[in-house]
Amino acid sequence: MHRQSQLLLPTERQPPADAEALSHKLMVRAGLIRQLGSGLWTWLPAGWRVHERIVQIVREELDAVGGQEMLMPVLLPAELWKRSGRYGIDELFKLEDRKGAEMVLAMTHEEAVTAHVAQVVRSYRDLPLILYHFQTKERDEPRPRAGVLRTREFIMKDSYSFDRDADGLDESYRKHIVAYDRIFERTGLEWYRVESDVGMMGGTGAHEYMAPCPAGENDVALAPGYAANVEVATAEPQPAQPLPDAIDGELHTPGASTIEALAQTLDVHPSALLKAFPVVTEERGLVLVMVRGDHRVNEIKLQNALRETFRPAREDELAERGLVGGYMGPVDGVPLLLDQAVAPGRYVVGANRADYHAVYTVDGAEQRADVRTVEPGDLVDGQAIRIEPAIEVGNIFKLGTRYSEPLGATYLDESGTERHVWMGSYGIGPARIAAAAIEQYADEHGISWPKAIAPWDVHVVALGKDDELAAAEALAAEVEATGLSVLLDDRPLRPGEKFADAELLGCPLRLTVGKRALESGAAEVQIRRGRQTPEEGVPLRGGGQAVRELWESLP
RNA sequence: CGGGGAGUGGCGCAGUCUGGUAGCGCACCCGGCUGGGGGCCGGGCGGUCGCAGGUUCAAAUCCUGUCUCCCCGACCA
Repeated sequence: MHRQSQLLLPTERQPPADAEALSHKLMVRAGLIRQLGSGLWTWLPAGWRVHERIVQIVREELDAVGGQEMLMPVLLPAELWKRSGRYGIDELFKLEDRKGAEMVLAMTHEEAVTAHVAQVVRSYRDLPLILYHFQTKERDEPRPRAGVLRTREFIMKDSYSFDRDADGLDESYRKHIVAYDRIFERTGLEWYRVESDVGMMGGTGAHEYMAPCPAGENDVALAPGYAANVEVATAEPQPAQPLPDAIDGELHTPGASTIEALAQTLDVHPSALLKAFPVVTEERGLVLVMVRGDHRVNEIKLQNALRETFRPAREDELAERGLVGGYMGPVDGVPLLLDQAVAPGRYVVGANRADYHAVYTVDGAEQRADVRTVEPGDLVDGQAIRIEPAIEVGNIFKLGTRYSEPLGATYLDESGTERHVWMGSYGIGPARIAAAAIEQYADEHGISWPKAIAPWDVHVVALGKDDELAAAEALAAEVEATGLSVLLDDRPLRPGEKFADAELLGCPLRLTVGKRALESGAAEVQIRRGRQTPEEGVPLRGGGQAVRELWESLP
């Protein structure tokens, strides 16, 4: 039993002036976290209890699929990162020790764990392995934000799988899906597993676990039976409005250098126009990418389609090839890449001459790729998608031999042939789970924890003086004896303040022991989610089991 | 990195334009009343006004530099 009178739980009536996200405001107000610098947060006792409850859920489910917990250092030799080719990452903190040796602070642990496996694993008999740890990650983020949602230092559960081949990796990946599905189900979050970008570093598959909430940094596209990060989502577009026959040939469109202006000038729907997006790649040079006027280029999908990185073309590169900013259209000598959603037909494009556009006919023979961002209402299997912001709370990724090759993680197979280990990496951010839960379930009075991750299961609030406090302590002890954790508010404060603090902190169940309880012999119950007070309270004496049963029925 | 905003007691803020004894609410400490939704009365503690330099008889206030934090965007292996 924890006594609130002795607990460091600094609640605040007002949120910090600079807080924007709901979880940020509430975590500070409820006394869970405090800031020390940009992106640097301390977990206070109550917040840390939440964090550790989440950690324990993750641990149990990873152990259940054969994961082995270990611990690797945060301070690492730079050498490993030079070998893997990741030393140049801007987010990587770099430093020297007193001897001048180059070190880095781990932003993740692929290098470290692969180096160990390279040393230790020699035979196919040593595989497969799933290794994991909970360890601090350091990332020099360009912009930390929203309390604990994006920080420069945070604890991540990262696991790594090591297999003999691609099939083995698939199996380890599948085990992680099982574990992760169970983890997020147990946390009580609303969550989705979505298809996600595998990134430029290769990889053969990736999913993200997303918790929808307003403060989310990602957008997910959702339809019945479909969930994908918009970075990779693909869907059938809504049909374009056909261009009226009256609009033809070259069009004088003074000043109409934006889609909006052009649509207005011509009095047509933006879907009858094509938007130009000129890029330059290493291999291909200048490429003119075009999407429908009512669509947006998705740079990640474009990069994946091109299979190489690109940058926006510079003014001089455009001028050199006869392309005119604001009035850009297909031109001889510049490869054209049309978005998949541009159906054959007539469209208005730039005439590559200031203040002029022209009608262009798409015949379907052009080079095409799916490079646009999906829009709400687009169809997947005939079902309209919606787009929601979400926090990424976990990810799973098939690495393949991305790290085993540079770091030399090999084994001998049955035939004595040396082969590279096939790897996967899998992350979960407990802090984000806590923040997402707050975002999803908080009301105007404060936090409402899912019961699996609440700092305490039951909050016993004692009102009044000695007799009430003694009764509250007795009840708290009975509740605790049923295996529930209890926070006892034994502070000599007025009821209003204590109730307000209890609702701010958000334990699933609140028991009030005051004069009324002494008179009636029953403590009043409040279920935090929904703030409902059942007609019947729980008996002051022998009420432990009743509380336990009530608690079992909560979300 | 681009744009915007802010640094004054633990929290939230006013004062800065127009230089002249550093203030308000909450919190905190002491005493009393009160006692089921942040109550009341009285008395207190607490601030080198982010930092450095300059102007001035005098700087929270004007000037220069600098640091930090937040928000939007870019970025996010």
